[in-house]
Amino acid sequence: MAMRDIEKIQLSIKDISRLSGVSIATLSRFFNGQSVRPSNEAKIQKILQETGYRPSIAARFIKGHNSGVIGLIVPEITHPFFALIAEGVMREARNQGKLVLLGSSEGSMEIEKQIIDRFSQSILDGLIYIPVAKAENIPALKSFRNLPLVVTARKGIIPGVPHVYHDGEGGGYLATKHLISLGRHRIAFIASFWDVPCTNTELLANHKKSFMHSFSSIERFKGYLKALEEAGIPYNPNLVVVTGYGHMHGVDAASELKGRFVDCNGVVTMTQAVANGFTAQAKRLGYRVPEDISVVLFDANESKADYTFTYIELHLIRMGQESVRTLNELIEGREAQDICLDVELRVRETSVKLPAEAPR
Amino acid sequence: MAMRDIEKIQLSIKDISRLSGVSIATLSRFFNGQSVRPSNEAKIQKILQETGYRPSIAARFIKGHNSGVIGLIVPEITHPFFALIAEGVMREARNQGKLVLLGSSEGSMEIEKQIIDRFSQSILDGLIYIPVAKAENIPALKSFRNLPLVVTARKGIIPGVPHVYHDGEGGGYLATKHLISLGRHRIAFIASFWDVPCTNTELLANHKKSFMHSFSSIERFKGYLKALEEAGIPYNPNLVVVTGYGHMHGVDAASELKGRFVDCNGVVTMTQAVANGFTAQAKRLGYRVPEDISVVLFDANESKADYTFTYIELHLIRMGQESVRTLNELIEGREAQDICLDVELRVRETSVKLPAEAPR
DNA sequence: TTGTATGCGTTATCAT
DNA sequence: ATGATAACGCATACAA
Repeated sequence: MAMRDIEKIQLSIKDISRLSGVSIATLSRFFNGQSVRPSNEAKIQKILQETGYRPSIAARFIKGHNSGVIGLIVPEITHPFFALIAEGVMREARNQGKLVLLGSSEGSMEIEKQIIDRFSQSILDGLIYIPVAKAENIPALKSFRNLPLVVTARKGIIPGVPHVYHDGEGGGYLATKHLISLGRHRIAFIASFWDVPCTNTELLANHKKSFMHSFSSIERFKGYLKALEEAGIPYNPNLVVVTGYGHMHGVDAASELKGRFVDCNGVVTMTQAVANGFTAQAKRLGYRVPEDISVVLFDANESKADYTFTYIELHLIRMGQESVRTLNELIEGREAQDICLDVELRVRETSVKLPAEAPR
Repeated sequence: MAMRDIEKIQLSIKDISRLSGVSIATLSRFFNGQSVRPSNEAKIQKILQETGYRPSIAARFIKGHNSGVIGLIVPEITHPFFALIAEGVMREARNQGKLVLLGSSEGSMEIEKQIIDRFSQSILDGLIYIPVAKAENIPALKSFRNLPLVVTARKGIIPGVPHVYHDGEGGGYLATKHLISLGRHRIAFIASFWDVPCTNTELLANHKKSFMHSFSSIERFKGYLKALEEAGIPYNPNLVVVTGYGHMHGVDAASELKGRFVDCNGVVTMTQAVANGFTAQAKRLGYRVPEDISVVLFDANESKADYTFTYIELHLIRMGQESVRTLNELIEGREAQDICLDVELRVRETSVKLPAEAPR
């Protein structure tokens, strides 16, 4: 602090006024885009070149203006899913000349609450909020009553606030229907959660409850059910595994299904990591992929592996961009609505037509 | 903006003064940790509970105080390498009650310059800077003359500024020596750059030039040379490939080496992606991994694949944390020095002793 | 179009 | 320990 005070050569609008001979009021108007006398503009520009002066954001924020800073809260910046959203957010923010204050809740609701608290005393114009999971921190958001807010990557969390999310049900439907169209009728669904909310046998009963649609797995599960029903395939809870997001969870899911003797010939997973784990383990258990078991997953990009997976493409960067645009509507006093982004099926190497003679 | 002005119920210290009957001066002291009369403290606490009031960061920043906000500029938040550093930065920042303003230069020096420019008019206490590559934007940093600055993940970029980086030379040495100890003497080195600075035949001549040590590949290359020399193995430029950071670059590197007929039996790559590409292609070309060719790479984590790679472990989260600590020294007016983080060899499945009878 | 004067929320100074 | 007041850098109503 001592150092800072000493070295702080930060010049003020007064300094520029003195150097250029133009009044601070005229300077202020100039910086805010109002027209000034050409002769004055010349003087100003000259001094600006020499000094590299920039108006202080803090000072203008005090005056009730926008700071040009928006907040972004993610559960984990390390996870590609959120990193891509963040990338989109920053890209669009840059387009609009805004800065991004980033907070990572590290998967913990406690930390998330802490961040929200800290953000609230900051200089934010608005906040893009990706709740860690169950969104139990909504009460803490009361500090934000007066602040523009957009919820991203989750659906229906906070009433009256715009949400930006994917068409999870559509994705689940596309993935399942694709597998069915390949002649596969025993399709496993591996649902991933940060905090597992219920067992696989409870999933059907619970999936319509109001709080559940904040989970992307649930939305996709609805699409899964819809595709099954459309094809006249009865729902079998033994084909559903409720687990987490990691590689090992995929491994375990494969073993679990094997132990249940349900003999699936198709599987839908929520992430690349789970698909990798599942596939590796399935092979170890003697299944061929994709002949015996075809795999479809949800992801933003084609991931590199020994072979490429068939996947439901998520537009995460666009999600970030749309979030910023939506937030801007709010910041500028306009109305804003939910945005539901489309998903697309990308058929690659892990899904093929069921061979006529499939012994298992 | 209109909306904001209308809804802004942001109360000030004056409001609290009025509500609590305590003067604003006393309030200010209270918020800054000075002691106040117990009866007053009680009144203040009561109102604080009711209102949830927080002092405005912007206002105190104007008064020459620290904002508690530090800046972080990364080339690409999507890349796990930088995401991990960012995670470390945010973790340590949170520990210290600081906020992080994040800028992604998207791999472009143009954008990087833009961000630096924008950051300079912000309310930062300091900046953690990961230059996009060649650091030609240093001139633009003159806006930061007076601002605490730390350069991360690069070495020797800006004189007089603390750098936090890995012991790249040590890593290259460890990786190479490990392969040598397995009886492998024809070790390929696949150097990765964002902008390729020279060809493989020029690498030896150039690696000592001053500007080159900002590239991590170069530092690791030095370690590679050192290990070779120590073992009395002559340097062969045909075993070196200069390329990029992607999966396809690894694929191409394998083909390139094959085309040069150098018959390597060990390889060092800079990233997991390159190693993946290299390995996949090497197998297609008829080599066995790890028997014919053993692979060592640089990475922060054990990556999941069909098998796990032997790797030089990078401590990226710690790198972020150390950067914040170093920056803090500067912010608080103390001296700070470079920090060189150790690396470690983790032997996994992709490196084995050279079989006695290796026909190739 | 320009300049003067006042206010924004906070801290620091100085009496009390 | 407390309270009145000046100051921070900027924006704006108002008078010129």
